[in-house]
Amino acid sequence: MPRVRIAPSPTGPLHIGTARTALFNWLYARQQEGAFILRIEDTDTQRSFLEYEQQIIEGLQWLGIPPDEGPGIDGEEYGEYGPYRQSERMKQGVYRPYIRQLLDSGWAYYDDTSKQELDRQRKEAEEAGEPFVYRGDPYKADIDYEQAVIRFRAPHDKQIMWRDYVRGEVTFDSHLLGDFVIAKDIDTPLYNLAVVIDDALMDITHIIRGEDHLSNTPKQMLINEVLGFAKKKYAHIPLILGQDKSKLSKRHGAVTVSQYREQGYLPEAMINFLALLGWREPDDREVYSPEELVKVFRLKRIQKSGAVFDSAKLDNLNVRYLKALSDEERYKKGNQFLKQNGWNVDRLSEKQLRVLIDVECQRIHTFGEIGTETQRFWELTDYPSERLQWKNTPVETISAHLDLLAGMLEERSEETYDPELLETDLKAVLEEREIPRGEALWPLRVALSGREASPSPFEIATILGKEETLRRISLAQNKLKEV
RNA sequence: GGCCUCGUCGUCUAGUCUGGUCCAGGACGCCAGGUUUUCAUCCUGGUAACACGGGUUCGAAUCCCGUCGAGGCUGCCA
Repeated sequence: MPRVRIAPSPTGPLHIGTARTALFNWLYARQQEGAFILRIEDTDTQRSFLEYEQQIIEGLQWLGIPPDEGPGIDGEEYGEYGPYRQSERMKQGVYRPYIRQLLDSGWAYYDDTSKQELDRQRKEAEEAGEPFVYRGDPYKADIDYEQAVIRFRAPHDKQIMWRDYVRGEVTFDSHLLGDFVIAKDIDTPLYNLAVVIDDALMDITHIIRGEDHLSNTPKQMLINEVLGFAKKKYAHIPLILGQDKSKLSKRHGAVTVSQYREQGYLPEAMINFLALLGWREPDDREVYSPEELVKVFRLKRIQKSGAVFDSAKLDNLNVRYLKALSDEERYKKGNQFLKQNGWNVDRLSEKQLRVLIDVECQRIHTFGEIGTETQRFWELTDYPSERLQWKNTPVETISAHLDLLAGMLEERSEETYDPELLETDLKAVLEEREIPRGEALWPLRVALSGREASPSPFEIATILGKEETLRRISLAQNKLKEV
């Protein structure tokens, strides 16, 4: 049974790139009926925070791809392979015997060379135009253990090769690795060592991670082999890029899952978009539910080159998902979003709120836009009276039309304010009197919205309610008189 | 600089393994037209790419070589 994992370090909120890596891992685990594990790599205590760990877990949950094992939101740990935080593993001395083993077998050694000396050598190599390959002295006497770190003795001439699921055959020359640092001391492993030990101890079988780890792979394979652990399969997925084709980062704008959540994107749309970023079936299909993705996903069909994050495409997908929602679901989710994000819609009756959400969902990309759009309904900003005019229709005619419609709106009860009813009733009268629609409906719409572009007057009237609707029409009438 | 990886429309991509059916298909975007009281939606149409140069071959987006370009890594971070 395959076991896969993501191993983020909690040094920031859940990044879009991490989310996609998580998705691919989750898809593979679900499809192969394996396990998806979350391990928190918080060995860098200076930069790691519990708050970020929580955000990562919440983000995964919101996306609908929660881990099977790992720390939970409640602070509990789930799974048989814990602890799932490296900081805790360190406290328990998990790494010590392995570092000891490496030291005893001669694969690792203490090195107390100062940073200054290292920097000097690095600079020297750089100036000479040669690669910096550090070799320490494994047999040095009088080691200053306070200062020393533990280095791995990389073989001098070994070809390291593996078959990557997405990249095919990848080869590295071990000579260029140099003796890299694997631990600060006997209890404090660094990334490359900790990963190997934890992956082995957690029985991880497949490592699906970002391409930025490609050059770490030979180091980890070496350690893995020396420690006698089972071989892993690798899949290095391409990076998500910003508009300028460099690795997606903060300077590119919204890059965290929570930011998209707050903007009101649907998690299913997000998942669909992320999946399409670097993965595709040979057919033209683009819309997949998470369940469908599980069925058809193949690691081998992951793209080799990086993919630019295109928010227009995300918006388009979100709109499609919005439309696919039933009226009831749309109302529920929209309402929930508005309330959670502090938009005050209390003044609206449920009927009005339903119409509002329904109307807005036809014209926005994300729930977040409903809030700002809603405000515009209530704030009737002053508008030029000419705006009320439809083509060359005389002011008197416009005014008469408004009177006619106002009369109808006056007569009917609040309960009959409904977009469809209003539309059929008002249009019927216009037809009867042979009034061109634009001549009457354009002024009415402007009267109600004050804007050149807005939802239909029937929809606005329903959302505003009878009283406000009539008030706005008489306001328009006054404007017309001034002309 | 060194190592590794990648290179099809503006963007995501199909096609590359198993050369011809590809003067390269789809989607998003953009542009134009239509429907509509406006916007949006919807419908129709259009725009636009095999990085470059050699080679192999009857024939190359597809195979080989080189060049150029882009990205990642190059930490006692992960």
